[in-house]
Amino acid sequence: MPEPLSGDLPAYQEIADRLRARIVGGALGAGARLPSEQELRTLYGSSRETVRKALAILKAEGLVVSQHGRGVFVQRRGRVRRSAADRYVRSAWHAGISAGQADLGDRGPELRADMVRVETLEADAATAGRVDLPAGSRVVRRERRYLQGDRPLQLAVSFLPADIAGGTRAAEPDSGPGGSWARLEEAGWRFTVVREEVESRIPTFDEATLLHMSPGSPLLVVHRIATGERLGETRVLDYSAISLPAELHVLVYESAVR
Amino acid sequence: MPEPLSGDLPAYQEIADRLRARIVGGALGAGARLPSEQELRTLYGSSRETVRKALAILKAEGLVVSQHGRGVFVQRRGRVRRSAADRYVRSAWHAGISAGQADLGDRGPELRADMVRVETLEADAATAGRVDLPAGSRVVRRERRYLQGDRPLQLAVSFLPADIAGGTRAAEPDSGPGGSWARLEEAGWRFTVVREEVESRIPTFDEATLLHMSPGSPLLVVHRIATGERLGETRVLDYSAISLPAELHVLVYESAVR
DNA sequence: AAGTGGTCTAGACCACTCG
DNA sequence: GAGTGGTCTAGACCACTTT
Repeated sequence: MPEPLSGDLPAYQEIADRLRARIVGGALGAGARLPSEQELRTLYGSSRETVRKALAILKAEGLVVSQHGRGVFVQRRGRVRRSAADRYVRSAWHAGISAGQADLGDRGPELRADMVRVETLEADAATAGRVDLPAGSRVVRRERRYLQGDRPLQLAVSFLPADIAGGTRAAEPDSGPGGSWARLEEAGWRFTVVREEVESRIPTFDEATLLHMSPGSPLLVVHRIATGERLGETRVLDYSAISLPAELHVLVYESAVR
Repeated sequence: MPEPLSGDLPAYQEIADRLRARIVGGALGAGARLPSEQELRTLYGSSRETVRKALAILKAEGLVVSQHGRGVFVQRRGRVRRSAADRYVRSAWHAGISAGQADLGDRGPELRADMVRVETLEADAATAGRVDLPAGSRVVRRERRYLQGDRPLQLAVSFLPADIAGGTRAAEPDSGPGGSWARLEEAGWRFTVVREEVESRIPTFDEATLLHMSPGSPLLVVHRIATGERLGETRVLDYSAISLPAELHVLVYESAVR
């Protein structure tokens, strides 16, 4: 049963619109496989490149993702609200919930980390600047991926000054309950202010692979600089670069009017 | 002088990499025209579709934008830092700088608005919910575009409760020095808290056109809800949806650790 | 072996801009 | 009219997954 196109819009645009309607309308739910390119060709009477261009739009929107040799699949939809006000609550991470998860609320329990990798190295100039240290300073680098079920939710790379975190459990793969921030507070540091810098761009090949994203689908990147103090000394305690599939997140911030 | 490709990567990826290197290296500055598709074909010995696919990558990255019949042009680069802490300072907008510009600092003077459009209408359910009113409530809708030189920097659509803003200069195209927020404060309202919800997606056709973006290049969208009070009454005074080309902005927020 | 998506080619016609 | 990018076709070969 071929579906003729109206011709008011470019064919690839019309095909994308119709497929999108089937996805957001629920006819094609999360995990469902779209008709193959060959099937879409006969369905819409178009060439393969036209069909592929329609699919490219849906991929850029984050609605679908293709798997070589298997097909094109509908992605999970719906944005998770991540509120800074809920994230930086000392009592939460002292109760065993790390700062990276405290804002996830009820969804927290399903979240798990994998690919945890920790090392101590000399920071390049850009990274050292973020932690307010001279280039070449030693830092603890913590890298991990968070998944919800089998869907990757975020990548995070953190840098902590080695003179502060080195030798503590914050420099081990399992930083313990409440995460590395809880360990630093146990060592007498007190987190005071967190600055977050939000940008958006399309992912690198590696990021797209790790997050199960299409290459053209946008990413939210948060550069988080956490400052703390101990015995009158103020230091940057943590710089983290956090990468999130844009389709899955909304970041919430509150500011007082001064 | 053809430039042979190595073959380690897909041809379109290699071509994109080489063109990107010429742009970020400064050989092709902002406003410069790239070689035409025909010239790139002979330069790299590839077919037209391959060359176009390479250009599509650079478009999605926001590095270039194409103009039908004219060519492909390098976009202005560099992100503007927009800090919430600088934006919501009462003294700034009472000094004549509106909340939408107070964080732009020295760059403010060059900024100008165009396509200003103001109307009063009944809010749909979603918009009414944002301003904490029942569906169908009357609201003042302010729409405008901000440009820096000839480059559009942002789109903004604001909704203010008509029972508050109606009849004041906040409901006129030129809301006066300091913008509509200054007018509401003159009417006795005092802004207290601003919540911002940040998301990212690819633009609609209209958004891409108004912002001079490529269709696949990501957009940052800020939903801003400003709350205020007067005589003990607390109200949402302004809901704005602000659209920014991602390539041009980084949003900065600070949070206290509690 | 069959089916899927990924890459690439050669060619066509169209819409837009500029001299 | 010449040059540019936008759309579309038909066909080919490859890499990957599944049966």
